[in-house]
Amino acid sequence: MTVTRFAPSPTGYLHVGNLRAAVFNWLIARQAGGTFILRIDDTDPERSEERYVDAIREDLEWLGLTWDREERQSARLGRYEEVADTLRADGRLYEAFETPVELDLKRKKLLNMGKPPVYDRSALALSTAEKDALRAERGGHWRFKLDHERIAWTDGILGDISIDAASVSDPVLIRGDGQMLYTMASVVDDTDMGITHVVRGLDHVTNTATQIQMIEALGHRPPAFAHHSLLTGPKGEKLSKRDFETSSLRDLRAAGIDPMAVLSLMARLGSSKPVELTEDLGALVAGFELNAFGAAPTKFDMGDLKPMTARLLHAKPFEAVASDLAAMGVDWPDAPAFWEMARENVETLADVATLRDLCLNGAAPLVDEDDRGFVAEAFAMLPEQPWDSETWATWTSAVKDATGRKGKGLFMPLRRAITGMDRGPDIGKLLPLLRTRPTL
RNA sequence: GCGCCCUUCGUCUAGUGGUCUAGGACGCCGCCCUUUCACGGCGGAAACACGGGUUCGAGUCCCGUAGGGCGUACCA
Repeated sequence: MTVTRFAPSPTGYLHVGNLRAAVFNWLIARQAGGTFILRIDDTDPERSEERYVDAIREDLEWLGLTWDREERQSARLGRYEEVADTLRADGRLYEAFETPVELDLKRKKLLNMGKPPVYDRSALALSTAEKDALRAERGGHWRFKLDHERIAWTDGILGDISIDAASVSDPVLIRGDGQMLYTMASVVDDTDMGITHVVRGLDHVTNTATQIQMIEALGHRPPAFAHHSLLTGPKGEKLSKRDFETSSLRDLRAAGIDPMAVLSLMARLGSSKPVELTEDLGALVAGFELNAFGAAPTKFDMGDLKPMTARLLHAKPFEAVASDLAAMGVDWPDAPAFWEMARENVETLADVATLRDLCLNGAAPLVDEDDRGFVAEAFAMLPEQPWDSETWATWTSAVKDATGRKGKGLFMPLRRAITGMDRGPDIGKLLPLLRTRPTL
Protein backbone atom coordinates (compact mmCIF):
# COMPACT_ATOMS: atom_id res chain seq x y z
CA MET A 1 0.00 0.00 0.00
CA THR A 2 1.45 3.31 -1.06
CA VAL A 3 1.00 6.19 1.35
CA THR A 4 2.32 9.66 0.67
CA ARG A 5 1.87 12.98 2.35
CA PHE A 6 2.10 16.66 1.69
CA ALA A 7 3.20 18.42 4.85
CA PRO A 8 3.05 22.19 4.58
CA SER A 9 3.44 24.40 7.59
CA PRO A 10 0.66 26.97 7.75
CA THR A 11 2.95 29.97 7.93
CA GLY A 12 2.04 31.42 4.54
CA TYR A 13 0.26 30.79 1.28
CA LEU A 14 1.12 27.88 -0.99
CA HIS A 15 3.31 28.97 -3.89
CA VAL A 16 4.98 27.38 -6.90
CA GLY A 17 8.00 26.55 -4.77
CA ASN A 18 6.24 24.14 -2.48
CA LEU A 19 3.67 23.08 -5.02
CA ARG A 20 5.98 20.53 -6.62
CA ALA A 21 6.12 18.49 -3.44
CA ALA A 22 2.34 18.49 -3.28
CA VAL A 23 1.91 17.50 -6.91
CA PHE A 24 4.54 14.75 -6.88
CA ASN A 25 3.27 13.12 -3.71
CA TRP A 26 -0.30 13.33 -4.92
CA LEU A 27 0.59 11.80 -8.28
CA ILE A 28 2.51 8.95 -6.68
CA ALA A 29 -0.38 8.09 -4.39
CA ARG A 30 -2.98 8.29 -7.14
CA GLN A 31 -0.89 6.31 -9.59
CA ALA A 32 -0.52 3.49 -7.08
CA GLY A 33 -4.11 3.68 -5.93
CA GLY A 34 -2.76 4.56 -2.50
CA THR A 35 -3.45 7.14 0.16
CA PHE A 36 -2.55 10.81 0.06
CA ILE A 37 -2.42 12.55 3.42
CA LEU A 38 -2.55 16.28 3.97
CA ARG A 39 -0.51 16.88 7.08
CA ILE A 40 -0.49 20.29 8.64
CA ASP A 41 2.94 20.82 10.20
CA ASP A 42 1.94 23.30 12.85
CA THR A 43 4.37 22.52 15.64
CA ASP A 44 5.42 26.14 15.69
CA PRO A 45 2.53 27.93 17.39
CA GLU A 46 4.08 31.33 16.93
CA ARG A 47 4.25 31.24 13.17
CA SER A 48 1.31 28.97 12.37
CA GLU A 49 -1.99 30.62 11.56
CA GLU A 50 -5.40 29.09 11.08
CA ARG A 51 -6.20 31.26 8.09
CA TYR A 52 -3.28 29.69 6.25
CA VAL A 53 -4.62 26.21 7.01
CA ASP A 54 -7.86 27.21 5.32
CA ALA A 55 -5.97 28.77 2.43
CA ILE A 56 -3.93 25.61 1.88
CA ARG A 57 -7.08 23.49 1.69
CA GLU A 58 -8.67 25.96 -0.70
CA ASP A 59 -5.68 26.09 -3.01
CA LEU A 60 -5.32 22.32 -3.11
CA GLU A 61 -9.01 22.00 -3.92
CA TRP A 62 -8.70 24.59 -6.66
CA LEU A 63 -6.07 22.41 -8.27
CA GLY A 64 -8.05 19.25 -7.73
CA LEU A 65 -5.42 17.64 -5.50
CA THR A 66 -7.78 15.81 -3.22
CA TRP A 67 -6.53 14.21 -0.03
CA ASP A 68 -7.80 11.12 1.73
CA ARG A 69 -6.92 12.08 5.24
CA GLU A 70 -5.91 15.16 7.15
CA GLU A 71 -3.56 15.16 10.11
CA ARG A 72 -2.38 17.84 12.46
CA GLN A 73 0.88 17.81 14.31
CA SER A 74 -0.45 20.08 17.01
CA ALA A 75 -2.89 17.30 17.91
CA ARG A 76 -0.15 14.72 18.30
CA LEU A 77 2.15 16.38 20.82
CA GLY A 78 1.51 13.66 23.41
CA ARG A 79 2.59 11.01 20.95
CA TYR A 80 5.86 12.83 20.29
CA GLU A 81 6.53 12.91 24.05
CA GLU A 82 6.08 9.15 24.19
CA VAL A 83 8.59 8.62 21.44
CA ALA A 84 10.99 11.05 23.09
CA ASP A 85 10.87 8.89 26.21
CA THR A 86 11.71 5.84 24.16
CA LEU A 87 14.70 7.58 22.64
CA ARG A 88 15.85 8.77 26.07
CA ALA A 89 15.60 5.23 27.40
CA ASP A 90 17.72 4.05 24.50
CA GLY A 91 20.31 6.72 25.12
CA ARG A 92 19.68 8.36 21.76
CA LEU A 93 18.28 11.59 23.15
CA TYR A 94 20.48 13.69 25.40
CA GLU A 95 20.03 16.94 27.19
CA ALA A 96 22.20 19.91 26.29
CA PHE A 97 22.34 23.32 27.90
CA GLU A 98 24.14 25.75 25.63
CA THR A 99 22.28 28.97 24.98
CA PRO A 100 21.76 30.09 21.39
CA VAL A 101 24.42 32.71 21.94
CA GLU A 102 26.92 30.13 23.16
CA LEU A 103 26.15 27.87 20.22
CA ASP A 104 26.60 30.72 17.83
CA LEU A 105 29.97 31.48 19.36
CA LYS A 106 31.10 27.88 19.07
CA ARG A 107 30.07 27.82 15.44
CA LYS A 108 32.01 30.94 14.63
CA LYS A 109 35.08 29.62 16.38
CA LEU A 110 34.96 26.39 14.36
CA LEU A 111 34.37 28.31 11.15
CA ASN A 112 37.38 30.50 11.81
CA MET A 113 39.52 27.42 12.15
CA GLY A 114 38.25 26.22 8.79
CA LYS A 115 36.32 23.41 10.38
CA PRO A 116 32.68 22.52 9.79
CA PRO A 117 30.44 24.07 12.47
CA VAL A 118 29.32 20.85 14.05
CA TYR A 119 28.08 20.70 17.63
CA ASP A 120 30.89 19.38 19.84
CA ARG A 121 28.71 17.24 22.14
CA SER A 122 30.20 18.77 25.25
CA ALA A 123 26.88 18.17 27.01
CA LEU A 124 27.65 14.49 26.88
CA ALA A 125 30.57 15.01 29.27
CA LEU A 126 28.45 16.68 31.94
CA SER A 127 27.99 14.92 35.28
CA THR A 128 24.55 14.45 36.74
CA ALA A 129 25.20 17.17 39.28
CA GLU A 130 26.34 19.60 36.59
CA LYS A 131 23.28 18.84 34.54
CA ASP A 132 20.98 19.38 37.48
CA ALA A 133 22.60 22.72 38.15
CA LEU A 134 22.39 23.86 34.53
CA ARG A 135 18.83 22.64 34.23
CA ALA A 136 17.83 24.65 37.27
CA GLU A 137 19.74 27.66 36.03
CA ARG A 138 18.55 27.92 32.44
CA GLY A 139 16.78 24.76 31.35
CA GLY A 140 17.91 22.33 28.71
CA HIS A 141 17.02 21.17 25.24
CA TRP A 142 17.29 17.73 23.73
CA ARG A 143 19.45 16.46 20.93
CA PHE A 144 19.37 13.21 18.99
CA LYS A 145 22.72 11.45 19.20
CA LEU A 146 23.79 10.51 15.71
CA ASP A 147 25.86 7.44 15.01
CA HIS A 148 28.97 8.71 13.31
CA GLU A 149 28.89 6.71 10.13
CA ARG A 150 28.10 7.37 6.53
CA ILE A 151 24.37 7.42 5.95
CA ALA A 152 23.50 6.19 2.48
CA TRP A 153 20.30 5.70 0.58
CA THR A 154 19.13 5.36 -2.98
CA ASP A 155 17.21 8.48 -3.76
CA GLY A 156 14.29 8.33 -6.18
CA ILE A 157 15.73 11.26 -8.10
CA LEU A 158 19.35 11.73 -7.02
CA GLY A 159 20.31 8.08 -7.19
CA ASP A 160 22.85 6.72 -4.73
CA ILE A 161 23.74 9.37 -2.23
CA SER A 162 25.47 9.48 1.13
CA ILE A 163 26.15 11.95 3.89
CA ASP A 164 28.72 11.63 6.65
CA ALA A 165 26.86 11.88 9.96
CA ALA A 166 29.99 13.30 11.56
CA SER A 167 29.62 16.39 9.37
CA VAL A 168 26.20 17.12 10.81
CA SER A 169 25.32 18.46 14.26
CA ASP A 170 23.18 16.26 16.48
CA PRO A 171 19.75 17.63 15.65
CA VAL A 172 17.79 19.38 18.39
CA LEU A 173 14.48 17.58 18.72
CA ILE A 174 12.96 19.36 21.68
CA ARG A 175 13.49 23.01 22.44
CA GLY A 176 14.24 24.47 25.85
CA ASP A 177 10.63 25.56 26.16
CA GLY A 178 9.48 22.01 25.47
CA GLN A 179 8.36 22.62 21.90
CA MET A 180 8.67 19.61 19.64
CA LEU A 181 10.63 20.37 16.53
CA TYR A 182 9.88 19.50 12.93
CA THR A 183 12.47 16.74 12.64
CA MET A 184 10.99 14.82 15.53
CA ALA A 185 7.37 15.33 14.56
CA SER A 186 8.04 14.43 10.96
CA VAL A 187 9.79 11.16 11.81
CA VAL A 188 7.13 10.08 14.27
CA ASP A 189 4.33 10.93 11.85
CA ASP A 190 5.95 9.24 8.90
CA THR A 191 6.45 6.01 10.84
CA ASP A 192 3.10 6.08 12.65
CA MET A 193 1.17 6.85 9.49
CA GLY A 194 2.95 4.25 7.42
CA ILE A 195 4.30 6.69 4.88
CA THR A 196 5.97 4.69 2.12
CA HIS A 197 7.29 7.44 -0.15
CA VAL A 198 8.60 10.86 0.79
CA VAL A 199 9.21 13.38 -1.97
CA ARG A 200 10.42 16.77 -0.87
CA GLY A 201 12.84 19.49 -1.93
CA LEU A 202 16.57 19.14 -2.27
CA ASP A 203 16.91 21.43 0.71
CA HIS A 204 15.95 18.46 2.89
CA VAL A 205 18.72 16.02 1.97
CA THR A 206 20.67 16.57 5.16
CA ASN A 207 17.48 16.23 7.18
CA THR A 208 16.81 12.98 5.42
CA ALA A 209 20.16 11.59 6.50
CA THR A 210 19.53 12.30 10.16
CA GLN A 211 15.93 11.21 9.93
CA ILE A 212 16.95 7.87 8.50
CA GLN A 213 18.98 7.25 11.64
CA MET A 214 16.08 8.30 13.82
CA ILE A 215 13.66 6.06 12.00
CA GLU A 216 16.02 3.15 12.37
CA ALA A 217 16.59 3.96 16.03
CA LEU A 218 12.85 3.62 16.48
CA GLY A 219 12.94 0.20 14.89
CA HIS A 220 11.40 1.11 11.56
CA ARG A 221 12.46 0.81 7.98
CA PRO A 222 12.87 4.19 6.26
CA PRO A 223 10.44 5.05 3.46
CA ALA A 224 11.65 5.57 -0.09
CA PHE A 225 13.05 9.08 -0.27
CA ALA A 226 13.29 11.33 -3.28
CA HIS A 227 14.46 14.93 -3.44
CA HIS A 228 13.38 17.16 -6.27
CA SER A 229 15.46 20.06 -7.47
CA LEU A 230 14.56 23.55 -6.42
CA LEU A 231 13.06 26.11 -8.74
CA THR A 232 15.01 29.15 -9.86
CA GLY A 233 13.84 32.15 -11.83
CA PRO A 234 13.93 32.16 -15.67
CA LYS A 235 17.53 33.33 -15.72
CA GLY A 236 18.71 30.85 -13.12
CA GLU A 237 18.57 33.36 -10.33
CA LYS A 238 17.34 32.21 -6.99
CA LEU A 239 13.71 32.80 -6.24
CA SER A 240 13.44 35.45 -3.56
CA LYS A 241 10.93 35.63 -0.82
CA ARG A 242 9.25 38.34 -2.84
CA ASP A 243 9.01 36.04 -5.88
CA PHE A 244 7.31 33.45 -3.76
CA GLU A 245 4.90 35.99 -2.42
CA THR A 246 3.90 37.01 -5.93
CA SER A 247 3.72 33.43 -7.12
CA SER A 248 1.24 32.17 -4.59
CA LEU A 249 -1.49 29.98 -5.95
CA ARG A 250 -4.01 32.59 -4.91
CA ASP A 251 -2.31 35.16 -7.10
CA LEU A 252 -2.28 32.78 -10.04
CA ARG A 253 -5.94 32.09 -9.55
CA ALA A 254 -6.71 35.79 -9.34
CA ALA A 255 -4.79 36.38 -12.58
CA GLY A 256 -7.10 33.96 -14.34
CA ILE A 257 -4.52 31.16 -14.69
CA ASP A 258 -6.11 27.77 -15.29
CA PRO A 259 -5.40 25.17 -12.60
CA MET A 260 -4.76 22.50 -15.21
CA ALA A 261 -2.10 24.68 -16.79
CA VAL A 262 -0.35 24.80 -13.43
CA LEU A 263 -0.68 21.07 -12.92
CA SER A 264 0.36 20.17 -16.46
CA LEU A 265 3.52 22.22 -16.07
CA MET A 266 4.40 21.06 -12.58
CA ALA A 267 3.94 17.39 -13.36
CA ARG A 268 6.56 17.58 -16.11
CA LEU A 269 8.82 20.61 -15.71
CA GLY A 270 12.35 19.45 -14.98
CA SER A 271 11.74 15.97 -16.32
CA SER A 272 12.77 14.42 -19.59
CA LYS A 273 9.16 14.07 -20.61
CA PRO A 274 7.63 16.86 -22.64
CA VAL A 275 5.14 19.16 -21.00
CA GLU A 276 1.79 18.12 -22.37
CA LEU A 277 -1.14 20.35 -21.79
CA THR A 278 -4.09 18.32 -20.57
CA GLU A 279 -7.45 18.81 -18.95
CA ASP A 280 -7.35 15.24 -17.80
CA LEU A 281 -6.04 14.52 -14.32
CA GLY A 282 -6.04 10.82 -15.13
CA ALA A 283 -3.66 11.35 -18.04
CA LEU A 284 -1.39 13.34 -15.77
CA VAL A 285 -1.38 10.54 -13.23
CA ALA A 286 -0.75 7.86 -15.83
CA GLY A 287 2.09 9.75 -17.44
CA PHE A 288 3.96 10.59 -14.27
CA GLU A 289 7.44 9.21 -13.79
CA LEU A 290 9.47 10.33 -10.81
CA ASN A 291 12.80 9.05 -12.05
CA ALA A 292 12.48 11.07 -15.24
CA PHE A 293 13.29 14.16 -13.19
CA GLY A 294 16.78 15.59 -13.04
CA ALA A 295 18.71 16.90 -10.07
CA ALA A 296 19.79 20.17 -11.67
CA PRO A 297 18.09 23.36 -10.53
CA THR A 298 14.98 23.94 -12.62
CA LYS A 299 14.27 27.27 -14.24
CA PHE A 300 10.70 28.32 -13.86
CA ASP A 301 9.06 31.11 -15.83
CA MET A 302 5.77 32.30 -14.50
CA GLY A 303 5.08 33.71 -17.98
CA ASP A 304 4.69 30.19 -19.38
CA LEU A 305 1.44 29.74 -17.55
CA LYS A 306 -0.41 32.37 -19.56
CA PRO A 307 -0.07 30.84 -23.02
CA MET A 308 -0.84 27.46 -21.50
CA THR A 309 -3.98 28.86 -19.97
CA ALA A 310 -4.85 30.38 -23.32
CA ARG A 311 -4.61 27.07 -25.15
CA LEU A 312 -6.70 25.38 -22.52
CA LEU A 313 -9.30 28.11 -22.72
CA HIS A 314 -9.48 27.94 -26.51
CA ALA A 315 -10.57 24.35 -26.26
CA LYS A 316 -13.10 24.73 -23.47
CA PRO A 317 -16.81 24.23 -24.20
CA PHE A 318 -19.26 26.80 -22.88
CA GLU A 319 -20.47 24.56 -20.07
CA ALA A 320 -16.97 24.50 -18.59
CA VAL A 321 -16.83 28.26 -18.22
CA ALA A 322 -20.49 29.22 -17.83
CA SER A 323 -20.23 29.94 -14.13
CA ASP A 324 -16.99 31.90 -14.54
CA LEU A 325 -18.61 33.99 -17.26
CA ALA A 326 -21.70 34.60 -15.16
CA ALA A 327 -19.45 35.78 -12.35
CA MET A 328 -18.09 38.38 -14.74
CA GLY A 329 -21.55 39.59 -15.67
CA VAL A 330 -21.90 37.56 -18.85
CA ASP A 331 -25.10 35.82 -17.82
CA TRP A 332 -26.83 36.72 -21.07
CA PRO A 333 -29.18 34.48 -23.04
CA ASP A 334 -26.64 34.52 -25.85
CA ALA A 335 -23.72 33.78 -23.53
CA PRO A 336 -22.94 30.52 -25.39
CA ALA A 337 -22.59 32.48 -28.62
CA PHE A 338 -20.48 35.02 -26.77
CA TRP A 339 -18.10 32.29 -25.62
CA GLU A 340 -18.01 30.87 -29.14
CA MET A 341 -16.76 34.28 -30.28
CA ALA A 342 -14.54 35.00 -27.30
CA ARG A 343 -12.70 31.84 -26.43
CA GLU A 344 -10.25 31.93 -29.30
CA ASN A 345 -9.40 35.49 -28.41
CA VAL A 346 -8.63 35.46 -24.72
CA GLU A 347 -5.42 34.55 -22.99
CA THR A 348 -6.84 34.24 -19.50
CA LEU A 349 -10.35 34.35 -18.17
CA ALA A 350 -9.58 37.87 -17.01
CA ASP A 351 -9.41 38.99 -20.66
CA VAL A 352 -13.08 38.17 -21.12
CA ALA A 353 -13.88 41.55 -19.59
CA THR A 354 -12.55 43.41 -22.62
CA LEU A 355 -14.76 41.49 -25.04
CA ARG A 356 -17.72 41.80 -22.69
CA ASP A 357 -17.32 45.58 -22.73
CA LEU A 358 -16.94 45.55 -26.50
CA CYS A 359 -20.32 43.83 -26.84
CA LEU A 360 -21.95 46.09 -24.30
CA ASN A 361 -20.56 49.48 -25.22
CA GLY A 362 -18.71 49.12 -28.50
CA ALA A 363 -15.15 50.30 -28.92
CA ALA A 364 -13.32 53.48 -29.78
CA PRO A 365 -12.88 53.00 -33.57
CA LEU A 366 -9.43 52.81 -35.07
CA VAL A 367 -9.50 54.39 -38.53
CA ASP A 368 -6.72 55.53 -40.84
CA GLU A 369 -7.33 58.90 -42.51
CA ASP A 370 -7.23 57.18 -45.91
CA ASP A 371 -9.97 54.78 -44.89
CA ARG A 372 -12.28 57.34 -43.37
CA GLY A 373 -14.53 57.75 -46.37
CA PHE A 374 -14.64 54.07 -47.03
CA VAL A 375 -15.63 53.18 -43.48
CA ALA A 376 -18.31 55.88 -43.41
CA GLU A 377 -19.77 54.56 -46.64
CA ALA A 378 -19.69 51.00 -45.34
CA PHE A 379 -21.28 51.88 -42.02
CA ALA A 380 -24.10 53.62 -43.89
CA MET A 381 -24.79 50.35 -45.72
CA LEU A 382 -24.97 48.33 -42.51
CA PRO A 383 -28.63 47.29 -42.02
CA GLU A 384 -30.57 48.02 -38.85
CA GLN A 385 -30.25 45.64 -35.92
CA PRO A 386 -30.87 42.83 -35.12
CA TRP A 387 -27.96 41.19 -36.86
CA ASP A 388 -27.50 37.49 -37.31
CA SER A 389 -24.70 35.17 -38.31
CA GLU A 390 -25.20 36.05 -41.99
CA THR A 391 -25.10 39.80 -41.57
CA TRP A 392 -21.34 40.16 -41.84
CA ALA A 393 -21.08 38.16 -45.03
CA THR A 394 -24.00 39.85 -46.82
CA TRP A 395 -22.96 43.29 -45.62
CA THR A 396 -19.33 42.99 -46.65
CA SER A 397 -20.19 41.55 -50.02
CA ALA A 398 -22.52 44.50 -50.63
CA VAL A 399 -19.77 46.87 -49.54
CA LYS A 400 -17.37 45.08 -51.84
CA ASP A 401 -19.65 45.59 -54.81
CA ALA A 402 -20.26 49.23 -53.97
CA THR A 403 -16.66 50.23 -53.32
CA GLY A 404 -14.61 47.77 -55.34
CA ARG A 405 -12.52 46.98 -52.29
CA LYS A 406 -11.70 43.39 -51.49
CA GLY A 407 -9.54 41.14 -49.34
CA LYS A 408 -7.51 42.68 -46.59
CA GLY A 409 -8.22 46.20 -47.78
CA LEU A 410 -11.91 45.54 -47.33
CA PHE A 411 -11.92 43.66 -44.06
CA MET A 412 -9.15 45.21 -42.01
CA PRO A 413 -10.48 48.78 -41.91
CA LEU A 414 -13.89 47.47 -40.86
CA ARG A 415 -12.36 45.26 -38.18
CA ARG A 416 -10.37 48.15 -36.80
CA ALA A 417 -13.33 50.49 -36.87
CA ILE A 418 -15.68 48.05 -35.17
CA THR A 419 -13.38 46.56 -32.55
CA GLY A 420 -10.70 49.18 -32.13
CA MET A 421 -8.14 46.37 -32.49
CA ASP A 422 -5.92 44.98 -35.24
CA ARG A 423 -6.68 41.47 -34.28
CA GLY A 424 -9.53 39.98 -32.42
CA PRO A 425 -12.65 37.91 -32.72
CA ASP A 426 -14.36 36.71 -35.86
CA ILE A 427 -16.48 39.68 -36.82
CA GLY A 428 -19.18 37.44 -38.25
CA LYS A 429 -19.63 36.00 -34.79
CA LEU A 430 -19.19 39.30 -33.03
CA LEU A 431 -21.78 41.31 -34.92
CA PRO A 432 -24.88 39.53 -33.57
CA LEU A 433 -23.57 40.08 -30.05
CA LEU A 434 -23.10 43.82 -30.27
CA ARG A 435 -25.59 45.80 -28.17
CA THR A 436 -24.80 49.06 -29.92
CA ARG A 437 -24.33 50.07 -33.52
CA PRO A 438 -20.73 50.88 -34.35
CA THR A 439 -20.12 54.50 -35.24
CA LEU A 440 -17.27 56.52 -36.59
C1' G B 1 35.04 27.76 5.32
C1' C B 2 33.09 22.73 5.16
C1' G B 3 29.42 19.16 3.18
C1' C B 4 25.76 17.49 -0.55
C1' C B 5 23.86 18.16 -5.44
C1' C B 6 24.33 20.15 -10.32
C1' U B 7 26.45 22.21 -15.48
C1' U B 8 24.25 19.17 -23.40
C1' C B 9 20.23 23.98 -28.35
C1' G B 10 16.71 30.14 -25.50
C1' U B 11 14.07 26.37 -21.98
C1' C B 12 13.10 21.10 -20.10
C1' U B 13 16.11 17.29 -21.45
C1' A B 14 17.90 12.13 -24.36
C1' G B 15 22.63 10.35 -24.13
C1' U B 16 25.79 4.56 -19.10
C1' G B 17 33.28 4.78 -24.64
C1' G B 18 32.55 3.75 -31.08
C1' U B 19 26.65 5.46 -37.25
C1' C B 20 26.74 11.83 -31.85
C1' U B 21 27.82 14.76 -39.07
C1' A B 22 24.58 14.96 -30.73
C1' G B 23 18.02 13.05 -30.71
C1' G B 24 13.12 14.90 -28.82
C1' A B 25 9.68 18.47 -26.72
C1' C B 26 8.40 23.69 -25.85
C1' G B 27 9.76 28.35 -27.72
C1' C B 28 11.75 31.03 -32.04
C1' C B 29 12.15 31.87 -37.59
C1' G B 30 10.23 30.71 -42.63
C1' C B 31 6.61 28.56 -45.96
C1' C B 32 1.63 26.41 -46.67
C1' C B 33 -3.55 26.63 -44.95
C1' U B 34 -6.67 30.81 -43.43
C1' U B 35 -11.40 37.30 -45.46
C1' U B 36 -7.64 38.75 -38.65
C1' C B 37 -5.72 35.60 -34.67
C1' A B 38 -5.29 30.73 -33.35
C1' C B 39 -5.21 25.54 -34.79
C1' G B 40 -2.99 22.28 -38.28
C1' G B 41 0.93 20.75 -42.07
C1' C B 42 6.01 21.24 -43.88
C1' G B 43 10.91 23.13 -43.29
C1' G B 44 14.92 25.85 -40.63
C1' A B 45 18.38 28.17 -37.11
C1' A B 46 20.03 26.54 -32.40
C1' A B 47 23.93 23.01 -27.40
C1' C B 48 28.18 18.93 -25.13
C1' A B 49 31.08 25.35 -19.23
C1' C B 50 36.69 25.32 -19.36
C1' G B 51 41.57 22.74 -18.78
C1' G B 52 44.21 18.39 -18.20
C1' G B 53 44.38 13.02 -18.15
C1' U B 54 42.90 7.61 -19.29
C1' U B 55 41.89 5.32 -24.17
C1' C B 56 42.88 3.30 -30.82
C1' G B 57 38.52 6.34 -29.68
C1' A B 58 35.23 10.74 -24.60
C1' G B 59 29.17 14.43 -24.36
C1' U B 60 29.92 9.60 -22.02
C1' C B 61 35.40 7.53 -17.27
C1' C B 62 39.19 10.25 -13.78
C1' C B 63 41.38 14.87 -11.79
C1' G B 64 41.27 20.02 -11.58
C1' U B 65 39.12 25.02 -12.59
C1' A B 66 35.03 28.11 -13.13
C1' G B 67 29.90 28.78 -12.36
C1' G B 68 25.03 27.64 -10.02
C1' G B 69 21.69 25.55 -6.18
C1' C B 70 21.07 23.71 -1.25
C1' G B 71 22.63 22.74 3.68
C1' U B 72 25.54 23.98 7.79
C1' A B 73 18.97 26.98 13.46
C1' C B 74 16.53 25.64 20.35
C1' C B 75 12.83 27.27 11.48
C1' A B 76 10.28 24.04 8.41
